[in-house]
Amino acid sequence: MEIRSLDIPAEVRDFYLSSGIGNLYPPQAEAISKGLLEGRNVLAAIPTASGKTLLAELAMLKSIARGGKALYIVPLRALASEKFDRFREFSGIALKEGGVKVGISTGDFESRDEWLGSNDIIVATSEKTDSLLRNGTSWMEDITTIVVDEVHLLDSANRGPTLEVTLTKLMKLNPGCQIIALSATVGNAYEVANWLGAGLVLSEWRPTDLMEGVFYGGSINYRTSQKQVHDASGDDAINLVLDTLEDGGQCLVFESSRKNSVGFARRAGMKVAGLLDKRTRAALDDIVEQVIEAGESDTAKVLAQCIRNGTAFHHAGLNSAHRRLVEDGFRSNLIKMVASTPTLAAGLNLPARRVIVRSYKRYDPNFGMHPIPVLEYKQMAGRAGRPHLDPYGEAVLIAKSYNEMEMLFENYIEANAEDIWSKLGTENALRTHILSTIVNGFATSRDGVMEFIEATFFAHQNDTWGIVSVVDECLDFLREKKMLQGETRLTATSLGKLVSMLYIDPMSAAIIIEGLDKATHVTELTLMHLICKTPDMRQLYLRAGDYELINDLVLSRKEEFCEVPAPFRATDYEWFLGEVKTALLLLDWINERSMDDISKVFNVGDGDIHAFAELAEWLMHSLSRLAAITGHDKAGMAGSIEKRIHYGARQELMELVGIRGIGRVRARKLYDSGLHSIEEVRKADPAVLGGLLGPRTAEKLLREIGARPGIRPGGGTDGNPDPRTMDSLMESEQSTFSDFER
DNA sequence: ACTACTCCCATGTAGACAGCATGTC
DNA sequence: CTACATGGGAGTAGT
Repeated sequence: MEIRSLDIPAEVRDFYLSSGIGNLYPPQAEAISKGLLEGRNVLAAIPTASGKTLLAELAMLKSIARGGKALYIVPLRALASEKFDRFREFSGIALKEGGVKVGISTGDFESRDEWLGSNDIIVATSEKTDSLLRNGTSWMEDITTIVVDEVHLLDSANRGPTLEVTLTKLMKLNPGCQIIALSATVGNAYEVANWLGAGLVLSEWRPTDLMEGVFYGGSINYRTSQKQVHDASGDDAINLVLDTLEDGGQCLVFESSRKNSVGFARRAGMKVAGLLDKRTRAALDDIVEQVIEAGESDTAKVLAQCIRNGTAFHHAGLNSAHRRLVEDGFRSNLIKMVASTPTLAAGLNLPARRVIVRSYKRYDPNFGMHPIPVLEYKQMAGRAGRPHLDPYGEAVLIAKSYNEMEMLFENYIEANAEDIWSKLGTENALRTHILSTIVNGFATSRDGVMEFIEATFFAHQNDTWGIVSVVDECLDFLREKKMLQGETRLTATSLGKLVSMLYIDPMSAAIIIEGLDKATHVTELTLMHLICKTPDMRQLYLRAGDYELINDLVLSRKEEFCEVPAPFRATDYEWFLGEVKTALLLLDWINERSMDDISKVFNVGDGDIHAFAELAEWLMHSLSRLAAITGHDKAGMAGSIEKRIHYGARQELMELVGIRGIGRVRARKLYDSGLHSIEEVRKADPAVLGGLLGPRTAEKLLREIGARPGIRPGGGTDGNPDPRTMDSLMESEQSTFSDFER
């Protein structure tokens, strides 16, 4: 089917023609025939890279041409910005004055454009969409097209219920709205399509061929053929990597743990290095430099070493700069192999000639090592083959025996992806969504709640009589915690409204309020531990040797905790110690312990530290608001800790850290040289600032606070610098030198 | 006496969304 | 209730 023949505005047609897209892929054509351009709902369950985005784009643009507005829901922030960047290319399409406008809304980023609702396309995560709905965003009712990306995430225990409830609310709010759902191929796609009232496009078609095989006995075995792999290293997986490189391709290796991904990248690097040409090596050295600049932790050093050899690892412990460097380095074909945890399995567009699944098992605390779902394998395998660049893609599993090979063929390569199941039916999921449903007036009674649930995917798959009792338990809980009131007619209290708005689990709110009630001797530790107790916080686990250390601390500061469980309840007590350990990490963060130290002591990556801080900031904000509304006097204290978590610094730096471009490290340098306030910095000798922070940063700093950047090239100073300033100047010089040595 | 290698056992285990108001090294 | 890859330390054979 040709773009020319489609019933779309000429501007849209020309946009695609001029970007070189003239024909539709078969699944896209099928979606058109199911009424995509006539406003019908469509569920496209097709592989990655088979053109899902184009489907969505056509429908959105057509709708916008008629004066509509589109909402594009994604599961990941990274995906949101990827789509946002893509849709911004529409600004040249003259469907209306000024072109098509795009906005983005995620928890950490909201587009500057006057107001989100003035955009034609809004990209948002599912949780942000839910949050926007909870806060009664007015333009939600103007939405005419909704795109749901990765709709199979309905199956996720954590996040599926949110997506499900959000979609249900949107459908109730906008009955006439067109829904385009995009999904991986799953067993029961028809069931989801049915729920959405959508036409189903089900296809395995890919623009690039995919060969799936199992490596065993020195060769890759496909069902009908075999490919010998030269044993150049003594390690099966490394041989597969080298084989791909010699063939001119790149490799993506999926590992089951961070440690394994780092280890494999390192080992493979020793062999890969020999295959690099001079130009590539030079370009890689450039990336290495940036890696070292972006963090001096041990992981940074190891990553730098790997990249020098043309390999890299990728997991959530990396900081965002490192992640981006790895992704970009791989995309530009400089990094030849990336060993990754499932971070890269779904979401980001990062294809490779060959995908190696080094382990199809993953640890689960309940089940030991457990085989991953077929759906997940298919997502990893689907990364193989770059459209238009590779002749084909290959996905390879590794077997240690003939039987295992047979098993892998049967259970993965030839298997169909699992069915997806709603996870809404648990008290955990219902508690929070029932509250928001009532807060927003989607339901005003117990019957109303049940009626709402009848419209969800859960009810589409199950009889709902089974969860009536669960609903009642939730309602009792919410009433008992004073978030709801009334018997037949249910209304939210101001507390309930606040909890829904803050987007925290009502259970978290209950724990925080109870803790505030009980606490007698309130310190930073008290509040920090309190937020670490909530189910919304992520926990650190106790490692061997932690017990004693943390137990000692608990005993010596017992009165600062709102409650210490009895040590003889071993599991409870260990869980409690885990919470305390998490609180200690956060305390180290706000007391300016170096990232490197925190990394080592708590055995976490830079990326984790930021993730913990981000969560804690949100929960501390919530604590502050909850304290205020329940009449506790700790709201102010929580508020200032919240700010300290944001910057990772002590109270005394709060003024300096407010300057753009100055964070915890630079502010500390300034403070320790006697510059305690913006005013003092403004009056300081520019040359001294230059010595402290480097001339360029100093100049930026002075511009930022509205002072004249008057640093002289020679670095001469007026008068005698205070000796303390001199010391720290020397120190900073030294650290600069040692940075260079490495 | 020192080194290279093997074996055994302790150890630790993926990812990532949300508030609010603007910008880390 | 369920596993397994990794790496460090101890022990051993070789020079």
